[in-house]
Amino acid sequence: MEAKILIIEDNQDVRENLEELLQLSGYTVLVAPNGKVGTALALKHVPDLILCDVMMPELDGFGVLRILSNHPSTMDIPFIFLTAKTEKEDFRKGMGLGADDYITKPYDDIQLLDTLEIRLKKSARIKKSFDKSGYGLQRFIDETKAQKEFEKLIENREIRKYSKKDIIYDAGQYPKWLYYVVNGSVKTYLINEFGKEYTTNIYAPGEIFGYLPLLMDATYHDNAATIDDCELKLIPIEDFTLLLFNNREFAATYIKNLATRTTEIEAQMIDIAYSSVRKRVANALLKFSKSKNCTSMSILRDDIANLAGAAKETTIRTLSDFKSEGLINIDDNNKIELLRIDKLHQMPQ
Amino acid sequence: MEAKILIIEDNQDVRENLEELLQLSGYTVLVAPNGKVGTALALKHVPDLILCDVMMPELDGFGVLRILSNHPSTMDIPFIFLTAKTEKEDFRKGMGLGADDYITKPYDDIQLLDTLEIRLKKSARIKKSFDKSGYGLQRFIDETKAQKEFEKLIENREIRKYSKKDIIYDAGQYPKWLYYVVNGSVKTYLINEFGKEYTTNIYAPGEIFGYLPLLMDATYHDNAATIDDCELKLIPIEDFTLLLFNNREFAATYIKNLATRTTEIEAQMIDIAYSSVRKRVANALLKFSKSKNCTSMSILRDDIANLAGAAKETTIRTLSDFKSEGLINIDDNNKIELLRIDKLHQMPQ
DNA sequence: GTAACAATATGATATTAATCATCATTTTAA
DNA sequence: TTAAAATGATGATTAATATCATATTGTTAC
Repeated sequence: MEAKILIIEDNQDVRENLEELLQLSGYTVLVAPNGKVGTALALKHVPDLILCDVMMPELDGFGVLRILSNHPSTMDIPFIFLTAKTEKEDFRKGMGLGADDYITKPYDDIQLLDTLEIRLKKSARIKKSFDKSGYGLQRFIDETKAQKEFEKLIENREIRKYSKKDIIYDAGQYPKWLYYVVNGSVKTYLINEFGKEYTTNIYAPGEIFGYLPLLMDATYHDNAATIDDCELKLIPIEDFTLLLFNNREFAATYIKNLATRTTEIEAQMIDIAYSSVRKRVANALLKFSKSKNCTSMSILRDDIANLAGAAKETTIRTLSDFKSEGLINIDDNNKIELLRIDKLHQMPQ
Repeated sequence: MEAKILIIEDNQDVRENLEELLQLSGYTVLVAPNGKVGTALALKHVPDLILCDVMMPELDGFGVLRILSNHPSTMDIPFIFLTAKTEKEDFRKGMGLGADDYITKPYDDIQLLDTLEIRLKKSARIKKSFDKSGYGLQRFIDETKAQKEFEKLIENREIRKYSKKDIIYDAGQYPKWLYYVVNGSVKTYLINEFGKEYTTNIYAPGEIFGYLPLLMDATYHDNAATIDDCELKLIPIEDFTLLLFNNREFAATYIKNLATRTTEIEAQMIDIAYSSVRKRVANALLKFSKSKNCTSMSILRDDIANLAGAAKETTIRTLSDFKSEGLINIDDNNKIELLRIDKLHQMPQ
């Protein structure tokens, strides 16, 4: 293989340890004790991969990446950050600047070698102009084709009107239709054994819901109700499942959507588990605002509470706090207007 | 259509209201004011569908269903329960006894008619011996075929050994492999901005993890680490995505798994949101016990805490409480043994 | 037009669980 | 072999949030 790897790391122990590991693995290794030397070496020798510490005196890792990204000869070199476990925020910044991967210290030898190998392979493939369109399922999907199938699925369907607070389906029922939101918004929610409700999702116009039981051959596990007056298109389940099984572009897109949804809910879980009511209420407001595509909205306090997973009174108190802090406004008709979306997003704790 | 529907309902208002609605919709309607009369009518007239209240004097809905399920002439008649919104537990019991669907009171006319129509259609189809294998995606899946593909995918792979607490991957990294658990157990977890960890899932032998980013063409959104010493098979992502796109049985099975997982996490969410630490710790213990397939186990208190979404000290206190209540035992090596799995399952609040 | 009900709001209180601190063991690393 | 770190456990304190109660206003039904 004989790939050339540049290590930029100020800590001598770590640097020598890395150098030895990589040499033993058959790589040609260049080392630099700081960002300045590292940058110079990179421009002079054009390595196949750069492994760079973030925290360094003089010129830090971000600076090195910025400089090398601007030189045509070095801009395509795979760039991997080394960060300490504790500096959690660093990695986002690094990835944002265009780093290809990152490794946390203390690193695991095998994991590190794996990472290097994968990055080198990927880089080699890109050089051959292969595989520019992703490494996963995405590569196979013709998005426009799947989109067209979706449009065919929803066109010419019966539209049914629902009023605010109408129930669309209940847990335990057999699915009758798939629902497509034409306008208005819909919530899906769970009810626990003590009658408390928790809103799992809000669906906005253009979105489809009620498909999970079809995929599992089960009854609904959740309930669905309208949040305001709605128009929904009803799609026979037969049409959906046939399309799903017979059209692989559509199936692949669907798998992707399900995976995305899973990721989203998992992110929501840690939020419910450890965030304060303030933060959860702020997130609930932002979610409503996003689904209604508007910063001024009439929402029942119960709906906010069920999305935040908090008691109604607590939610109302929090809204009062937000109002007195100037983050939101509540008018005479109890309509909520988001004034400081930035601050709602960055709610501490 | 002219289907014959039997209504068994003790409340006169509800009964007459239902009768009128169904007659107007073109059904032939039979009514009974209680379970005894209802059973008799059903056996005499053999209706096409039975709509039956749960709470009734003398003979309740469950009793009616039990009797009619034992008569050959009535056992295949679609049976739909009417339950009040508040009696949440009833529906599980009803479905368990073999009811086909249930409707909550107060009911929505359109929803009710939809349900009846679907049940009647389905029943008609079954009579024609069609569609015995499910209504959703399941029907298309040849489980054994998909299973074989899966076995081919995991056979002859490199096995890598990991020690307890080893990190398998970190959030933000590009996926290198798909992991199959040969033995030991693995947790996937999220870290929030304040460094708190939340365990999203535990993987037991035979399970596969780390596929979400492949499906979305993204980097890992979570972290994975071993809980105890492990052996994992590493599967190149290429092989997985190719199989997923080219084999529709495999894709359909995968969609089903993802949907199931989504349902599971959503159920977990309401638990985190509203359950006490006691209940969450009990659930965490049960989850560990399930994944280890054993009632006696060594687990770090931190691991339990991160799965329960509680502080470590609080978790330890709860374990002490469980011990003094005789629900679990903790031996000299801090090994936890579940003594009363039933009580842990039915933890109140 | 009035009673009943729903929705928002806020006060008072109780409960839960996190945090900080300390200590005894056990495990790991030097 | 010894020091350092990790682990489990418990006490004391504090903060967060649910619950219960009540008031006000607006809305709906008869």
